[in-house]
Amino acid sequence: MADQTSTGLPRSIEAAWGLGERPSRGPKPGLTLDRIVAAAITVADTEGLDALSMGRVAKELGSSAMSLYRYVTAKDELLALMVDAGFGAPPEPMPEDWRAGLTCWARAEFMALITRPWLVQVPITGPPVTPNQLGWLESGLKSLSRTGLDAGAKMSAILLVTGYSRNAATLAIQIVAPPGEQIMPDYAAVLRKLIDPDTFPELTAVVDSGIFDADDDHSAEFDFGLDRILDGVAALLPAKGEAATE
Amino acid sequence: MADQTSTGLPRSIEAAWGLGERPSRGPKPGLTLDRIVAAAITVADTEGLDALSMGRVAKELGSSAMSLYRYVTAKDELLALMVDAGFGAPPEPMPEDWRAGLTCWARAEFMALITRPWLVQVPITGPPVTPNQLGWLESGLKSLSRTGLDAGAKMSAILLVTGYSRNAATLAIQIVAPPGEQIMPDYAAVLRKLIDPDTFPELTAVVDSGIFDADDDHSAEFDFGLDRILDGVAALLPAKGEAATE
DNA sequence: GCGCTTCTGCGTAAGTTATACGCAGAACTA
DNA sequence: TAGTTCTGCGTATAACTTACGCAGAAGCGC
Repeated sequence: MADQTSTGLPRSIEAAWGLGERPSRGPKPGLTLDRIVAAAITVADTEGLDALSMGRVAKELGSSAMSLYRYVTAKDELLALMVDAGFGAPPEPMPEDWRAGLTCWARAEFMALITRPWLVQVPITGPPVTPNQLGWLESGLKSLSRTGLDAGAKMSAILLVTGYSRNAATLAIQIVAPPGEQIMPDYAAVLRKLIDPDTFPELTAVVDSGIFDADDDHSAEFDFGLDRILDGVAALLPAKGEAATE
Repeated sequence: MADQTSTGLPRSIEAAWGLGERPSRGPKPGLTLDRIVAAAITVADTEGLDALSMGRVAKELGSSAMSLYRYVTAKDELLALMVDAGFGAPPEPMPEDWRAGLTCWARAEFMALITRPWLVQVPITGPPVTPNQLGWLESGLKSLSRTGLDAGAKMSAILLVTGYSRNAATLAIQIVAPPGEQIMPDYAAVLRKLIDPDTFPELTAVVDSGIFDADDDHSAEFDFGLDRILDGVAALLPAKGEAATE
């Protein structure tokens, strides 16, 4: 009886969809969800996610912590909205060719995550339900629309790619600049001290190859894995050559 | 001068590698790192990661919170050790064929993550440095040892697969049984209420296809994506037919 | 125009947390 | 046996989320 309105989602999420019929009875709200989320993002951008507390956000707005709870029922909700706004609108328009489109899409996600490292730190609490999150999903599916894949395959492919971007970004962030504290100065040196070449022969060979020392281009590294995934997807397609026709 | 010993890593991590020379002067420790980690895992398994506090772990051991800080300098360290122990030893032996081996490896990781949902909730704070973590890495690399790939390609491939397992597990956990609270009862219904078919045509089509309703086999879903990735890796290999020999 | 209702901002406070500090006493060394 | 070096742990602090409830604003019905 409490949530007759609609989706069963928290009110703030519905508000993000524009579903909130604003009550016309009481005093006008002095804040806005948008302003709160923007302030929270500012804090996270400049001081990191650990520094983000309700009080800190409120101070940013010149308000008090408890005021925020008129707009958001819990901190988790604020985080969800921050993630949605932090990603921003999905990249559009994109190349027609499915492969070029997905590449563009994946790179955009990777860049978004690198730009705001706290995005990957926010614990995922459920399937995507916010506008931009679903917008990105839609945008990715669009690239595959002419491939002839069925719905399940499309979703799997998209999940594959988005998961890869997330993972690559997480790694890139951690090795280059861990958000919390110190940068791992010489991962290769640490590994060399820890692992015994007899029990870790393969890993030793990788360390000796020097790829951990020479911190090479992240983009190249990223594209390599992405191309593997897309090769796999490509192998799925009916060999009609549809992808080539304008 | 503080950490002349070795790696610059926290002492508890070094202890996990067996590097800790136990001092023979004072009273015998009443606890063990292993016991602490085991108790923490018990708490996480039964009550979830949110319920895991230093005090809660101490109560499990009949000890006090501050005692734990003789073994672990911060909660983060305990979490890192929990993850390492939670994964357990890597799956071995594995099939010789690289593809069968990696499939087995990826499934094992997926299962480990599904079995202990809190594993994916622990925030990643850096590159892997604990014994089992690196053991899994070694184990994965081993599958690729006869493929002729260079070190960088091997690492990329492994990162690809492990990232995929992580991602698939995260999704599976969230949709089937979110660790925090409520199960998303009908994701498809929620989406139908939120999205407008005109602005989300692709997503609408996917929802209408019913794949969100029929919560199908996770294993099949998992294997699909994995095969895509391995197809991509396979396309990299020199066409010697080495993979087919024995 | 008047009171009632409904809402907002926000102060207060409660309940949890991680963890710094330091002491009493145990166990080993000489 | 004296001294040293540890351990367990009590106390205390600082930070955090958030329940509760009040004072007052803004609109509604009459």
